[in-house]
Amino acid sequence: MMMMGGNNQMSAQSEDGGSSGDNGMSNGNNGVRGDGMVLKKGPWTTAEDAVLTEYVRVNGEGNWNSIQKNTGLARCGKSCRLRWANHLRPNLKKGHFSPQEERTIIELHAKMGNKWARMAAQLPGRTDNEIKNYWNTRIKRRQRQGLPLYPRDIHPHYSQYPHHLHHNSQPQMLLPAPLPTTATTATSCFSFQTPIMSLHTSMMPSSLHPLHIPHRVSPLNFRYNPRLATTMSSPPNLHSLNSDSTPPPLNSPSGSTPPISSLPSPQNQPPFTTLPLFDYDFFHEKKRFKHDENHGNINNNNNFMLRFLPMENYSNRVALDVASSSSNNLYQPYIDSGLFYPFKTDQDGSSGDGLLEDMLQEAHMLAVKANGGGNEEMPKEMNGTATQQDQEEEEEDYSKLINDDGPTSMGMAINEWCNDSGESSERQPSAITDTENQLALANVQSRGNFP
DNA sequence: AACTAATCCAACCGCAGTACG
DNA sequence: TCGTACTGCGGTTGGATTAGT
Repeated sequence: MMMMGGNNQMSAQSEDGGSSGDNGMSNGNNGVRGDGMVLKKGPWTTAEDAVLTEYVRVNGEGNWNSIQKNTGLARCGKSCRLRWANHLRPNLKKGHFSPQEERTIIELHAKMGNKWARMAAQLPGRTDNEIKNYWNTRIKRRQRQGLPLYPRDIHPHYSQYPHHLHHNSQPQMLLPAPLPTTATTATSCFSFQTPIMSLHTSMMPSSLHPLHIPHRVSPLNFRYNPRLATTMSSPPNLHSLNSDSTPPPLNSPSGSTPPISSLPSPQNQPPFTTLPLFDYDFFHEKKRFKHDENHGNINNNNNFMLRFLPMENYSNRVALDVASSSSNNLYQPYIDSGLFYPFKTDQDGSSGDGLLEDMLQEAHMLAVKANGGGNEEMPKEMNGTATQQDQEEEEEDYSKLINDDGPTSMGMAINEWCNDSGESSERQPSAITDTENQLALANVQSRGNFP
């Protein structure tokens, strides 16, 4: 990150540039005092800093306007105060905020909103301007990344509605959705994206998380199990949702009509932004999905998309968000609506190993089918003909996928995401109740834009 | 290497509150 | 009570730097 070197960079620059006096933001707008003295604007020089520092050392803070009168410093009192407060006063910290400080800022902002000065009072050595800049940068960054402004465990005490477009002191709960984009790669089967906001913001109870793929014990449990779809617990009854606050569930296309047509496309983008958390080689498709090569790139049609939404440490849990379509009855109500499917556990109460893989596998096959394929050879994992070597390769790939420390590693990306968003890995998948699932469902539906 | 976009952050502006004559 | 000066706060600007293409 760029460091301006405290007050020296621009000052030195100003001096080097001849100290024209209007090399700052307000070119040519120097104020003129009543006695005709021209008040300087723009970056401070080291000489000016010295004058100001000496004056404060002798006379103490305050009486800022008198500085200009008594020292001849061509700065208004306001500028002097600001310079002193933000750069010259002792015990100022410089440099990045520590993680603790960042956490404090977030917590304070959740409590008091844009009260920078009050927040600065809680952070020794930090200025309101610094905090304000940090927060504004954070807003932009989080928006860009499609991440929630507040971590899950911090709940703003203010209004639930965003006011950030106007002058106010309300904390920004929600990030405005950037223009939706789709991060696709020429050879990828899927688009992996993150939502514009976390569902644990104002849109739903903070403790609610709709997305879970439970604990994966071992890559050995990684094989497709056709029975799984019929043994998983049923999704919650959509019609039981409160119609006052929830749009009616979106019907799936008729059984005879492939639901693919309703999928997001460049003309029908989902309301979430793209984040390149997961690079193209995310799911070793060249191996698992190598038969794609026979049928072109299904992604070219943009009729198939998975959203992969990490919410907790990937080593144990992964949240999968499916915004695609499926003819599978199990997923139908959710997938056709572009809804989140809250994976919980296998019906037998086990940890649900292989659900993600199963989902991807199935989704892939559906996509191939939707593109006129479907007669190709089933992946070995699907038809049960995988050899020991196949399995070992699979395990190796998956192990890489999860554990690789490289920059394209999904595990890294997810961990980064978790760290950045302050997500906790503590919540157990089993803690997700059907009620929460329904709330999540209603929430996603209320976001609209999905077919 | 050159150009552009994105980011950072110092410094500005306007407004509001307060003190004081 | 009013007017003025001072101070503090929050929002905005734009130059410098860095990152990306």
